[in-house]
Amino acid sequence: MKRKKIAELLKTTAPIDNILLKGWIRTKRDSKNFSFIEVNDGSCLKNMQIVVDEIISDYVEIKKLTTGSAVAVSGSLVPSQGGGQQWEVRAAKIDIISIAPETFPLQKKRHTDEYLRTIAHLRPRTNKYGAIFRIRSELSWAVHQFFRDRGFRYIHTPVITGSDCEGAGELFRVTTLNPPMPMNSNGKIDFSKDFFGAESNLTVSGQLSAEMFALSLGDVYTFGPTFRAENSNTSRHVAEFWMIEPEMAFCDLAGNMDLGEALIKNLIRFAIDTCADDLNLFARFVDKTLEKTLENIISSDFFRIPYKDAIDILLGSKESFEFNLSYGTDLQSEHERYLTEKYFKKPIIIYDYPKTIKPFYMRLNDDGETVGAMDILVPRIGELIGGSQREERLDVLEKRMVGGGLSKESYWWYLDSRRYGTVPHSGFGLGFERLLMLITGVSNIRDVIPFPRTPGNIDF
RNA sequence: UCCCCAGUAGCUCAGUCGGCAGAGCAAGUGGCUGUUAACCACUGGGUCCGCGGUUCAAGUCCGUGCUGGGGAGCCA
Repeated sequence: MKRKKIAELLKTTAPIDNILLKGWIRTKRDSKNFSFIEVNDGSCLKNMQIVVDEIISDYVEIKKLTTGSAVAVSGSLVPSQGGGQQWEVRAAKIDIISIAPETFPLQKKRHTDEYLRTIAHLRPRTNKYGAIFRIRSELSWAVHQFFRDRGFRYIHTPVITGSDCEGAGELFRVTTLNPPMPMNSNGKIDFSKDFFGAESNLTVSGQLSAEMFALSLGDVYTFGPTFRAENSNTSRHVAEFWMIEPEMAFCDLAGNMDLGEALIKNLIRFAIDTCADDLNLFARFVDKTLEKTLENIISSDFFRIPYKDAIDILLGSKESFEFNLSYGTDLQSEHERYLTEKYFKKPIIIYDYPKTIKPFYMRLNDDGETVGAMDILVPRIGELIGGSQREERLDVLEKRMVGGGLSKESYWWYLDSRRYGTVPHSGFGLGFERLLMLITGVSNIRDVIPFPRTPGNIDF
C-alpha cells in the first residue's frame, strides 16, 4: 500500500478505506481500553488523530509509545466523533518504526525559542518551526516564480570570490594553506602559494557578477548564500544568510523601486494565499497584529522620499533621539523606526543618499553630491532592501573608485562592462531571512534559518 | 566590539532580611469507555552556570570568567 501524506488526507471530502500513513507521535492520550495518538508527518501543520482500540494486535506495545516515536499506521479515514478535528484514522494495524526514549527533549508543551535554538536539529519537529520552514520553502519557490513571470534569468554567481571585493563588511577567507603559512618578503602571507594563487574569500554579494549578466541577458537575478564575517550580535544579523539580488539593464532608479515594491508585495500576497494554515499559527501565537500588518503593506503605496527630506522630517520632529543627525550622516535604527513605525506607519523608500556614505558603484546624480541609491525600510525590521542605479559612465566610475582607495586594475573586468556597450542599469539586494521575519512576525533572525551561523556558534 | 538583564529539577519559573531546595508541567507507576497541551492519584528527580572571596552560615552578598537574551554599531 502506498503511503499517503496527512496534508493530502485532510483534503478529502469522503471517508477512505485502507490508507497507510507514517509519521512521528506528537502526543498520546490513553484511556483504559483505547488510545488517541496524534501523528504528524511534516506535510502540514495539522496532526492526524489515530484511534486505537485495545482489540488491535500488540496493543500492549502500542500503549508504551512515547512522544517523538515513529509509527506506520494502516486503517481507514473516517469522520471524527470528537470535536477538534474533521477526520481521524481508525487504526487496523500500527507498526512501530522506532521508539523515542524518555530523554526526547521536545515535550508536548510550549518551549522557549532560546531553548529550541540549543536543539536546532530537533526544532523543526515542533509546530512553530515546522511552519516556519514550510513557509520558507514555499517563498523560495515564489521568488523564482516572480522573476520567471517577468522574464528574468536566474544566475548562479560564484560563492568563492577574489580578494578585492566591494568592501561590504568583513570577509571569510577561503584557503587551503596550513600553518606554518608561507610568507613573502613583506612579512605577509604569500597567497601566490594558495589554491587560487591569490587571496580569496566567500562572497558578500553577487552584485558585480550579476551586473555582467544583466548587461548580457537583460534582466537577471541571483538567490543564494551570502557571507559576512562581521562580529554582529543582534536579532537581525547572521554570518551566513540568503540574499535575492535582481539586476536590470536599461532600468533607472524609479524602475528599481517599482520592482522592489512589487517583489515584497507579491511574496506577502503569496504567503497569505498559499500558506494560510501555517501563517495563521503566527497570527495567533507570535504576533497578534500580523494579519493587519501584512494587509497594510500589500494595500499601501510605499512612500518614496529623498534622503534630504527624510532628514528634514527627523530634524523637525519632537522625538528625542539618542543620536544626533545632520545632512551627510547615515540614519540610525531609531530614525528608521520613527519614520516607518510612527511617522508614515508603512514601508518607505528613501533615495538619493549623499555619495560620502554609499559605495563607489552607485550612480552619481547631477548635483554631484548624491547618488541614486534607494533603501526600502519596513516597520519593525528596518532595512529590507538596499539598492541603487549603477554608475554606467566609465570616467565617473573610475574617479569614484580611486577616491574610495580601490585599485582599477583588480576591477578591470568590471570596468570593461562600462567600456563596451555600457547602459544604465539598476539592482538591489533583499535579505531573504528579514523578509521571513516580516511575514511571520518572528523577531529573531536565528529562528527563520535552519542552522544559524553567528559569532561563536557553528554547532549543527 | 560596547551598554543593560538573566543563569535554581528534563522544560518554564518562584525562592522574602543571608538561616532545612520549592511549584507547575514533563517522566515513571496505577486508575479511567471519545480524548483535544485529556483527566485523577502516587513516586522518583538538584554540580542552585564555573572559579575565587566575605561570613558561624551563601541559591541569596562581592569579584571574575562562561553561556543566553535585549539594545547599539555594521548591514541584508
